[in-house]
Amino acid sequence: MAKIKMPGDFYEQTPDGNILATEAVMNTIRTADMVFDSIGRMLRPLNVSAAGGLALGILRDFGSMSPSELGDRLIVTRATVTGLLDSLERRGYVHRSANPADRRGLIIELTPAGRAVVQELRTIIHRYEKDLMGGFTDDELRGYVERLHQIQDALAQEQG
Amino acid sequence: MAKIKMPGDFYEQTPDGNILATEAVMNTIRTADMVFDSIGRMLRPLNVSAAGGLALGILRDFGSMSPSELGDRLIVTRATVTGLLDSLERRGYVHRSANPADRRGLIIELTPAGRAVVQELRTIIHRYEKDLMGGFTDDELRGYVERLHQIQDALAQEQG
DNA sequence: ACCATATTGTTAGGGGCCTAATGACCTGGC
DNA sequence: GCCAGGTCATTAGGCCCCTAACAATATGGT
Repeated sequence: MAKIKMPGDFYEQTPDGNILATEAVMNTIRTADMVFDSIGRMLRPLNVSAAGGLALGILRDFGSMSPSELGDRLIVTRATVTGLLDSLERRGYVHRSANPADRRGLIIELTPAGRAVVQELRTIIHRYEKDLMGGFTDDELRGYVERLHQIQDALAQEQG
Repeated sequence: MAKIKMPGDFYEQTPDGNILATEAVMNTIRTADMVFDSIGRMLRPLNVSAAGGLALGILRDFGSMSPSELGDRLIVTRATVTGLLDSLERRGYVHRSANPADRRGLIIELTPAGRAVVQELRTIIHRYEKDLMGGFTDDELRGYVERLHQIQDALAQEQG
């Protein structure tokens, strides 16, 4: 995520502000940041970042693809993918090769080591997710996810 | 936030995973990221980043303080504050001076330009927040914020 | 007084994200 | 066939965040 830590005590409201809206926005970012950091700590022993793990997972599920397509799936620019691949390739989790069908392009493949990391990582993440959300009923989770979708829709609308 | 863009189609579940929990975690991060980016775009004309704006707001509301205290309020390390201040000082929004009471320390002050930016910024942000959350009733917002707090509590517990 | 211990801000190094610019390469329309 | 206008991946430069290590300075206990 484009990151920032949202402080607990936010700054004073302007008279026309809506406290509830402000709190919703602020806590949305703050919560996500905490979750993200926590996942990062959890993945540390595996020698992958959250971003790297996500990329490896996509490569496992969808097969080899170009950096461009990977960027589309990660919702990230091609420039970011270049850096991410540099890092993953250095760790031996991924391999860049030429695309015979298009001399501009590359094909990114998971190495056996990369494939192994995805397995470990998923086990860890899924247990983490279950633990974190364990205090909610399915209905509560469904309601929560729906709110998030509504916010995403509002965002997509006011400026795609 | 430590950021990553969560892709819409997440990777395949492991058999023992809980789809709802995974979706909740994934959408939490994804939504926050979208919101954060959207705020960043909105603040661009003001020549401040979201992090910078937050820092300026804190300085306005709590008065001059040390980089350490600012870091505590922003929930960020001192090292991060150093960089943030470099950036804000370059823009003329903030001023570093020596702390007469402690020769190790500094005191960070808002400049008049910095103070002006805070005003504009808040007007923009509060309107944005109202617009974004305009589709929800107060009760819905309260429920949503409560969920977020519950997740934060769960996070704080399992590893402060 | 004196010294171990803690704190302050900075630097160095590692990621992740973005925009803008670049050269190599496709493609479609003429 | 040719060339304008896309697209591919990369680099350069910016911002934000983190950990680790540093010198300078405080502080508290003996």
